[in-house]
Amino acid sequence: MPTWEETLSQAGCRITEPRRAVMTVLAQAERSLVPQEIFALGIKLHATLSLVTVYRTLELFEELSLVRRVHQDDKCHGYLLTAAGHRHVLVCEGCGRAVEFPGQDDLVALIARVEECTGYQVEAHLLQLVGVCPHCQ
Amino acid sequence: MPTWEETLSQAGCRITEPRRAVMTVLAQAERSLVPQEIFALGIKLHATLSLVTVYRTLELFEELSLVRRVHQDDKCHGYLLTAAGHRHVLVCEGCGRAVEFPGQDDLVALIARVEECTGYQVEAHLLQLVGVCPHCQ
DNA sequence: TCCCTTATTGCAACTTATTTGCAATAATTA
DNA sequence: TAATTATTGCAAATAAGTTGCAATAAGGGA
Ligand SMILES: [Mn+2]
Ligand SMILES: [Mn+2]
Ligand SMILES: [Zn+2]
Ligand SMILES: [Zn+2]
Repeated sequence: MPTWEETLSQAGCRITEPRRAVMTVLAQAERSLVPQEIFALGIKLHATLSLVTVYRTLELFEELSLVRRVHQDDKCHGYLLTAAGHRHVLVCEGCGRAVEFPGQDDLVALIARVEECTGYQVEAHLLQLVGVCPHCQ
Repeated sequence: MPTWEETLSQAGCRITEPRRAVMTVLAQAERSLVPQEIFALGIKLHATLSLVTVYRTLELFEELSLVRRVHQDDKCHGYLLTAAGHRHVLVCEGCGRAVEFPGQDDLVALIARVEECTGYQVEAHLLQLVGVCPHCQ
C-alpha cells in the first residue's frame, strides 16, 4: 500500500505543509474530528494554515480515499484516517474514539436478500456501529 | 402501534397544523427530503408554515422516533418517515427513493465478533445501503 | 542549485444552513 | 366559552461551507 505522499503524487497533487499538517493531525487523533477541530490542531503545526484549506484538503483526501467521513447523530462531518482495507467504523458515543473493522462478508447474504425483496441493485453500503469504548465503560 | 397523533399526545405535545403539514409531506414523499424541501411542499398545505417550524418539528419527530435521518455522500440531512419496526434503509442514488427493510438479526453475529475484537460495547448501528431502484435501472 | 511553471494557499466576501429571543397565536382542558 | 400554556413566525444572530483572486511555494528541468 502506498504512503499518502505517494498517493498524492500519483494523482498529480503536491505535498504541501498545510496538507502535511492535516494528515499529521488526523494520524494522531484517536477519534473523528470535524474541520474546525482539525484546523485548531493543525495551526499548531503550520502557523498560517487556514480553515478554507482544511476544507479543500479534506475534500481532496476523501476523493483519494485517504480519509473517511463518519456520520453521527449530532455532528455529521467528522473525518477519520482511512485504515487500509477496512470498510466499517465503530464510534464511541462517549468520547468519539473510533476503530475500523473488516466484515464485508457478513453483509453479502443480507444484501442479496434485500435486493431480492426490493428490486433495488445495491451498490454500496454504510455500516457504522455506535457503542462504548473500553475507556468509557 | 400508535398513530403519530397519539405519540404526540402521549408525549404532552399538541397536534398542530404545521406539524400535520410536515407529517403529510413526509407521508406522501417517496424519497428522503431535506428541511428546505419539506418546507416548500408543506407551505402548500399550511400557508403560514415557516422553515423554522419545520426544523423544530423535525427535531421533535426525530426524538419521538417518528422520522429517521438518512445520510448520503452529498446531503446528510434528509428525513424519512419511520416505518414500524424496521431499522435500515436503502436509498436509490439515482432518484433518492428509499425503502426500509428489517434485518436486525443479520448483524448479531457480526456485532458479537466486533465486540470481542475491539472491547467496545455496541449499542446501536447505522446500516444504510445505497443502490439503484427498479425505476432508475 | 536556481528558475519557471502552475498547483495551492489565505484572505475577504458570499451563500447556505441552523439556532435563538420574543411577542402573537392557537391547541387543549376545564 | 374562557383560561392556560405550548407552539408559531418573524427577525436577527450564529455557524457552516463555498468562491474569486492575487500572492505564494512545490517540484521538474536547466
Ligand atoms: Mn460493509
Ligand atoms: Mn450525515
Ligand atoms: Zn469512549
Ligand atoms: Zn431511483
